[in-house]
Amino acid sequence: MTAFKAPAKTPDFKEIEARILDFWEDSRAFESLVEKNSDGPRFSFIDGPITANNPMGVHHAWGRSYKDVFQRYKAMQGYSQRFQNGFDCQGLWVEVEVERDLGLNSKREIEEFGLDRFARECRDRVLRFAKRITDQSIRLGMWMDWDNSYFTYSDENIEHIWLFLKTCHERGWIRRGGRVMPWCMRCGTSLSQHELVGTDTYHEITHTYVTLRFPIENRPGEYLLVWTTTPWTLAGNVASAVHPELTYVKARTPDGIYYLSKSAAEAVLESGYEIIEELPGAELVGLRYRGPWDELPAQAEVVHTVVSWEDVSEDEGTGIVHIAPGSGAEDFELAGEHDLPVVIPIDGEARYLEGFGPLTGRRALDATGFIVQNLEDKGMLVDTGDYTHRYPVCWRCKEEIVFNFVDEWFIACDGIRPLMKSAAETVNWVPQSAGKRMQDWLDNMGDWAISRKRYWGLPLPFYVCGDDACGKLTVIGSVDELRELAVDPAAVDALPELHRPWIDSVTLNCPSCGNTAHRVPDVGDCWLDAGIVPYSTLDYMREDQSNGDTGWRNWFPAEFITEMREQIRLWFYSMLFMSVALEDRAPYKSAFVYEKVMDEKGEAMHRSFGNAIDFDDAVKTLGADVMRWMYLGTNPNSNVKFGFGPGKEIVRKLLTLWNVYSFFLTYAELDGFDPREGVPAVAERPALDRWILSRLTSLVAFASNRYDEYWIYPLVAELERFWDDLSNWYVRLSRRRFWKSQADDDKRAAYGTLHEVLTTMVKVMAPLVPFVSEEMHQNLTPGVNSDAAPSIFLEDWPAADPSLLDEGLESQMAVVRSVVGLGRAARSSSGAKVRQPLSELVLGMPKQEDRAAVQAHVQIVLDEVNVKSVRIVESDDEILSHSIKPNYRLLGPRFGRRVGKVAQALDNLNAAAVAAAVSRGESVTISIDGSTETLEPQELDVRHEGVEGLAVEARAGMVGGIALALDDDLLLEGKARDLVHAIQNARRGAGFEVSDRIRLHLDGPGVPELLDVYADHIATEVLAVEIQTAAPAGGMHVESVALADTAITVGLSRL
RNA sequence: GGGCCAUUAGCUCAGUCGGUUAGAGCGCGCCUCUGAUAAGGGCGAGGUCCCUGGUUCGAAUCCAGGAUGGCCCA
Repeated sequence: MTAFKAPAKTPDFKEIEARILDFWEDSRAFESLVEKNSDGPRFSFIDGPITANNPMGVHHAWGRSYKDVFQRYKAMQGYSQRFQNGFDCQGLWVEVEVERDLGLNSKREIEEFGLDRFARECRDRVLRFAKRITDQSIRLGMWMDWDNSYFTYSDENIEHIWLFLKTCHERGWIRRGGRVMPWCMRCGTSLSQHELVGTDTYHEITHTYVTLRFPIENRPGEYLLVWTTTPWTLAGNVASAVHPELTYVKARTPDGIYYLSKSAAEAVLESGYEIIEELPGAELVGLRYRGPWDELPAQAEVVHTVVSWEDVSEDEGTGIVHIAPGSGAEDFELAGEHDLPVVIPIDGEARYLEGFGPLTGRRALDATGFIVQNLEDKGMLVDTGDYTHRYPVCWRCKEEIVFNFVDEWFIACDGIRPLMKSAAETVNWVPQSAGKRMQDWLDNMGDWAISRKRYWGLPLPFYVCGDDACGKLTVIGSVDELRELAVDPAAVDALPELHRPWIDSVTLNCPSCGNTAHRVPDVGDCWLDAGIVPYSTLDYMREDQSNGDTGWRNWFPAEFITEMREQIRLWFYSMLFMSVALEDRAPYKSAFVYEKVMDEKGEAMHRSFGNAIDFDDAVKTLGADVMRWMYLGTNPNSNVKFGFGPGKEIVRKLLTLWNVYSFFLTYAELDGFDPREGVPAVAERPALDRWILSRLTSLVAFASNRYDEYWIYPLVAELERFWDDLSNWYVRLSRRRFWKSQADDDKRAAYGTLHEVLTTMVKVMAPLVPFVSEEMHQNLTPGVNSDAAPSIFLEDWPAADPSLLDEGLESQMAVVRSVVGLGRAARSSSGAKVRQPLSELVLGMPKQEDRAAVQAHVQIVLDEVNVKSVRIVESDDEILSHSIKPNYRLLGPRFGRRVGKVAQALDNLNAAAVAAAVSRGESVTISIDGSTETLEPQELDVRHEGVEGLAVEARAGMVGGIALALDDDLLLEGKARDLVHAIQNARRGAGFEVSDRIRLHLDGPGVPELLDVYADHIATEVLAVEIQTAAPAGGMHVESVALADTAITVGLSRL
């Protein structure tokens, strides 16, 4: 029974992954790991909940790969972990998809459908996609305690948020306020700041613009010229704004005297006008004018004035901006500053309210035609037409956004801001710029708008006593409290869940006046749902936190969290906010952020562009390990460029490793190598073995540091370098040790070394690419044929053994590799084939340690460069010849026609000495026509050439020359090697196995001379038991071989 | 207007502490090996390290200012 078995020549990563998934499941590997570490020190990770509303995308897979990497790494180090996955379950995300599925198209239709049924549909959708995402995550290789995932719709989550809101209320931070917000009239809700960012929030939209003239009071025939692309907002006009420092003009036209900005005059007035006066905007401030809809009851009290506003731009329109505080966020703010009235024209479905005369009941965006006609009838319209611009749309339903005055609930921020800022400073932000971004966000954050006028979400526990009673706000902090204050406590116990519509039926006895208080109908911002999880998932409320060793205290704060960078102002922010409110401390110690997933050209993935890649397609085509390698090798400061092209490159890199692995197993099986039978001590092994073990030790130390610092992309590059060292240096130089026939210590050292390197290296990379690592671990662990070895993740993390570290050896080997490269470059430039042995490599090496390195490993140089000897010289003179020429560009002007004599004088100097002087930056003295001239180094042109008969190259401070002269012996050896090569090809052509012994016939000129010297060598190399100088015998495989200038017939047969 | 990030070869990107001649992969050209390899290897061409100043014996790297691009806030 052999310890090892040769693997497939070329790996099928997808097949391996499927098999490993089965192995993990059958062997209960994850459960064993949890059990093994249960008494270990704790590593607390909190999973940012993934929205369970759609299948997982390739962008989620990036972050989920990181989450898995660090959890697996810490697990291999023996840390006990919770492995809890989370699902984000509530909010408009879900509602909109459910509406689409059900064919509902407005809030009214949802209410007709029934809020209870709607809530059930939402929950069903969440459960459906939670299952789907779970399956996909498992396929990605994520190890989580999947049966224990948290869901943000849970009653525990809701209650903890209630507690938070009550805490805020106790501090006086909860307020009800009006503000003008972006509003989707289809969804019937405002959009938060968070929802106005993103790639899909602006579309090209064509609006009707109008240019209007507002008659100025007490100045007959004079008008303000105003331009807008939202005619529906004119009914709420209360003011017009000018920039105080901008230049305006008073222009006479056939229709009257118009005021507008100077830069707009030409475009707006076209021709036929005359500028009477230029004036700064400040001079217009305070003017009163007649508004466009003064006849409406809603406008009755309004006095229209011109106000000053720094943000007026002259890029668009007339430089005079129409201000409607009820329909524009900036307008609303301006109204506050100037004490302007706020006229609110439309309701939640964007229909004009009572008091707007003929407009009342019309939908704002459908009324444009009517409005334009009306304005024209009033003599106010100057111009109208189409205007196409980028305009915000609802990211969910793509409906055009309007700005509308909304009554919302807020948490005031000013009190908590400094506390949050100092809590954020305690966090280890990776990269550090994430922390600066958080500080900037906190500096600028406005009050948190927490209410949403929707259905499937956290019910805000805000109970307001009726208007006819005391009007007091009561904020409930728990179900117990709700029961205590409820008009019907039994109804609280009967609630199937803490959601609308059921919760809406519970009413309170107002604690201050005893009248009935009703819950406000609003639900909460979904970032409340996600922000509370450091508390809700750890039963914070259920435990008595005042005494010691609670579950919450054990796991809080999180050691580590990671999400995309945009989560700084979303989840990281909401968690920080809620935790600072409850406990005045940051809920996480280290926070790691990364950028976005783009297509392989670096462009955003978009269904409509056709460049989006589904996770399922990606994993089916690339396999999970390849995807993970792509993600993890990307610098988190830049976008990952995800695609099948980059995937192929990664497969090739993994193939380099696979080839080494496959090489080891193939020969270990052939030779019956078993590491359990003992291998020579490291100190007894050849330098090459000690070198790769030192490299391995450095790798282990490097990897641990990278994982510990949550900064792993350099490790991916380092592993790739290591694979290259292993394959193209260690294994290539060691091949003969593996396939030689005698099983001596040297051979056992080679096997032992390669086995140790592979098994340890595989552990280092296991957190990154768990599947292929597990596969290799299984097959590199003897005994696998009888019983499955335990999972690699049940192994201990490798320790870097300092006794194996030999930095001197590593740097020596680096020198040797440079020298070999130098020799190859010299060969390449002279066209000398590698198979043709050459007599000598001459090296000019000024550094003592370089010379020592070559001397210590001279055999490697001889073999790799294929030369008979290496000679090291102190001076370059033997390799390079120098010639000194004048730098004509400088010396021409200086010496004029005498420059020829300068050249002569330089020729007569000792070129090597001058070259040395120039390289030291010294000047050179020559004598011309009896006068002494001093030449500066830059005035000389020192040229180096290889001396005759040497092919010369220089690099890394060294010079190397290869003797090109060939004598008969070298030629004969070259021929012999060519012949071996040709016979090997013939063996393969004949279809022989690698181990087949052969009988060989050679026929042609020069064959006897060749065999005189090289018969044994050839026989050994091609496994020939017999060689004859003869024509091929019957039944032999025959090939004709061109050797130098002759042709040889080769015949071979298998024994 | 404020904040964060980026800018290095044709393309995609490395480049720790400031240190000799700035690297890799892909692509391109030439060559080569094949007893691990649907492979591998070597060599070559290809660079104003965005610009301008400054600090320093020495700057892709640190500082200041600017340009361009991306993102966040207003």
